[in-house]
Amino acid sequence: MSAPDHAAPPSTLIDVARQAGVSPSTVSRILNGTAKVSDDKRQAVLAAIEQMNFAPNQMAQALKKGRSMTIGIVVQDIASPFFDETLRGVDDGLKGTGYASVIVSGHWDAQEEAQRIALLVGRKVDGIILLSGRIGEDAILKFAAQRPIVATGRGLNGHNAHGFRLDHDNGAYMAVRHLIELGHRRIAFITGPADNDDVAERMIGYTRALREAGIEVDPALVAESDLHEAGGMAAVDALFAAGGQFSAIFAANDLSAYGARLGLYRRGIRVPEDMSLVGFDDLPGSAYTTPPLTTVRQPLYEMGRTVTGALLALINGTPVASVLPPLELVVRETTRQRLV
Amino acid sequence: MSAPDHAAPPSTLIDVARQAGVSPSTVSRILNGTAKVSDDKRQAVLAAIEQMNFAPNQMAQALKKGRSMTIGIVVQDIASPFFDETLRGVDDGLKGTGYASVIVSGHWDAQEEAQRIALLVGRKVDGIILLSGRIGEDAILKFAAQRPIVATGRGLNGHNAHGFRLDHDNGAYMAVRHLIELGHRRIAFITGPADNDDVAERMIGYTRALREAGIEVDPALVAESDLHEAGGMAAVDALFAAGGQFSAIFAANDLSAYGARLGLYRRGIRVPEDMSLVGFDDLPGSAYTTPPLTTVRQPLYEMGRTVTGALLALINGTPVASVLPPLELVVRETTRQRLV
DNA sequence: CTGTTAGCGCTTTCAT
DNA sequence: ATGAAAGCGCTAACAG
Repeated sequence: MSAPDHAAPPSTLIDVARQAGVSPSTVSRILNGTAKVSDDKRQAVLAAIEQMNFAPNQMAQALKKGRSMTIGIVVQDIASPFFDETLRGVDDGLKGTGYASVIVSGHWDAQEEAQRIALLVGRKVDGIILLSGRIGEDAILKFAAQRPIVATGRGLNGHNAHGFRLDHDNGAYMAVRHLIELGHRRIAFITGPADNDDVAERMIGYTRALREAGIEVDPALVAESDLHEAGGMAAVDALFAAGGQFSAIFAANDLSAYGARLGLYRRGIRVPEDMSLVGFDDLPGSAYTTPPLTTVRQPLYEMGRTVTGALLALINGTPVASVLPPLELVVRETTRQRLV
Repeated sequence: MSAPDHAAPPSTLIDVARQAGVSPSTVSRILNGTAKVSDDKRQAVLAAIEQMNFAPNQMAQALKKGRSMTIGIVVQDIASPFFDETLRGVDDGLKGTGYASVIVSGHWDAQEEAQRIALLVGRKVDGIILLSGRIGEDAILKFAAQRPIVATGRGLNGHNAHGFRLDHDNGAYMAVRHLIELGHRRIAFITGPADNDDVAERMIGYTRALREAGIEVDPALVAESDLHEAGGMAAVDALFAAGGQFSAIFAANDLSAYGARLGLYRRGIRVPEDMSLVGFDDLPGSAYTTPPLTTVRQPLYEMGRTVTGALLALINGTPVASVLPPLELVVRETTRQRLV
C-alpha cells in the first residue's frame, strides 16, 4: 500500500552494459556516437537504457572529459529587468548547445564579484559571461588564463577574453539632441553613481550635445541617483531644491526615469505637457508606462545572444563574431515641443 | 615579452600533497576537517595550497561524495519581475550554504518543464525548486523519488516533496472588498489564461466578494489577458467594446494592471478620478507607477527564502518549517471613493 | 566492430 | 596522526 521511501539508486552505464550483455565501452560508444556498433547490440543497449531509465552521470562525464558543459554567468543583480533581458538572450543563445548555466550575482561589488568568479572556476564552468562587471581588467585577464571569459560594458580583447562595448556617449548625445531639437535649452540630467563607467560616458554625451548647441552645463541641473526608482524620485526633489529652472529631464536610465516621473506627478507637473522626460535602456516596461517613455534603446537581448555566441566561439576555438546593434533613440510620448 | 597563451593546468590535490611532502589523504583531511592533523604538516599543506593557488575540483568531489552542492531552480520565465523577487529570496536563502544554483525555464509549458527537470536530475543537482510549475503532481512525485523537490503554487506533501500555496481566493476577495467599500458596484475583472490555477482562484474570490455584496457577476465585465502589459491593455479595449459600464477594474496581476492603466490613459480616463484600479502581486515597480498602484501583495521574496529553507531541510533530513506570510492588500493611489 | 585497461581528482576505509 | 589503496561513473586509448 505504501510507496517506497527511497528510489532505487540511479542506474549506471555499467548496469546497462551488464543488462544488455555488452561491455561498458560499447554503451559509451552508442551514447556518444564515437564509433560504429552493430545493430543488434545497439538495439539491446537502447532497450536496456529505456527500461532502466538510464541517464549518464554528468559529473562523471565532466570529470573524465574535463568539460562540465556548464557556463557561469555573473550579473550584478538577479532581480533587475536590465539583466533579465540580457539573460534571456544568453538563454536563447545556449538553447540546443547542451550547456546549462549557473548564475551568480556580484552585487555591484568588485570584491564579491571576484569571489563569485573564483567560485565558478572552482565549479569548473567551461566559460564565463561577465555582465557589467566591476572588477579590473587585469583581474579578468588573470581569470581568462583559466577559462574563456566574455564581458559586456568594457573593451577587452585577448586570446581567451572578449569584451563588448556600446557607445553610451553617442546614446546620450542622441537623447539630448532630441530634446534640443524640441526647443528645450534647460535640460536636467539625473546621473548615477560616480564609479559607473557607462553612466560617466552618458554624462559626456549630455555635455557634448549641450555645448554643441551653445548651452553651458549648469551644475544645478545635475542630480545623482542610485539608478533605481527611489533615486530618480529623490533626484527630482534635489533638482527643485537647487532652484534651477528646466523644461526637460534626461535620466541616466529608465528606472530612475520612472522615479522622476512619479516625483513630477507628486508636484502636479504633467509629462509631457509641462516637462519632457527621456530615459535610457528601453526596458520592456518602458513601452507601458503612462505615458510611454521616450528612451535610448540598449540592445540588451541581442547583447546576451552575441556575448554567448562569442563565448561559445572562444570555447570551441572558432573565430568570434562581434557585431552588436547600435544604441537607438526610441521616441514615445514623454517628450514634446517646448511651449515658449 | 608575450604572455603565455595557456595557463598551467590547474593544480590538483596530489600536486599539493607532493609539494608539501605529505599524502593526498592528509591534504583531504585538512580541506574537510575530517581528522586531526599535526600542526607542522598542516602549515606545510596550507602553504602549498596558497602558493599553488589550489582549489579542489568540485566535479571530482561531487562524483565521489554523490552530492554536487548544486540545486536546480525551475522558473517559467527568466525575464520576469515576478520570478525575480522569488529568486532573490532563493539566492539569499542559499547564501553561505555552499550551494550554487542552476536556473532553467519551463516557459509555462508542462512538457518543456519535464524536460528541464530531467536535465537537472541528469546534472545531479541535490534538490529542485519548482516555481509555478505546470506539470502534474504525479510527475513531480516521480521526480521526488530521485531528488527532493519543493514547489510553489501548489499543495504537496511527501517525504521528499513539499509544496507551498497562498490563499489567492482570499487575496482577490480583499481586493474586491476594498473596491466595494469605496462604493464601487460595477467592477470589471481582467483575468488570465484559463489553465492558471492561481488566477482561477482569484476569479473565485472576485465572484465571492461580489455575491456577498449582493452584486451579480456580469460576464461583460470579465476580459481575459495574457498576464502581461499588452494583454491588460487589450482587455480594457475588450471591456469597452463589450459595452459594459464600470467604475473599477481588478486586474489578475500587476503587469496586466500596468497595461490596463495605459489603455485607460489612451481613452482619456483618469485613474483614480474616473476609474479605480487594483492589481495583484505588488511587484517592486508597482510602488512607482503613476500613480502608485493599489494591489495585493504576494510575499515573493519571503516565498523564495521559505521554499529554499524547506529544500535544504529536505536535503539534510531535518524537519521543514513551512510558515509563509499571508497575502496582503496594499492600498496606494489608484483606488478612490466612487463619486456617485 | 568490441572488450580490456587505465585513469579523471577526490574521499574514505583500513592499516599502521 | 598518517599513508596506501580502492573506487565514484564514465571515456579513451589500445588491443584484438
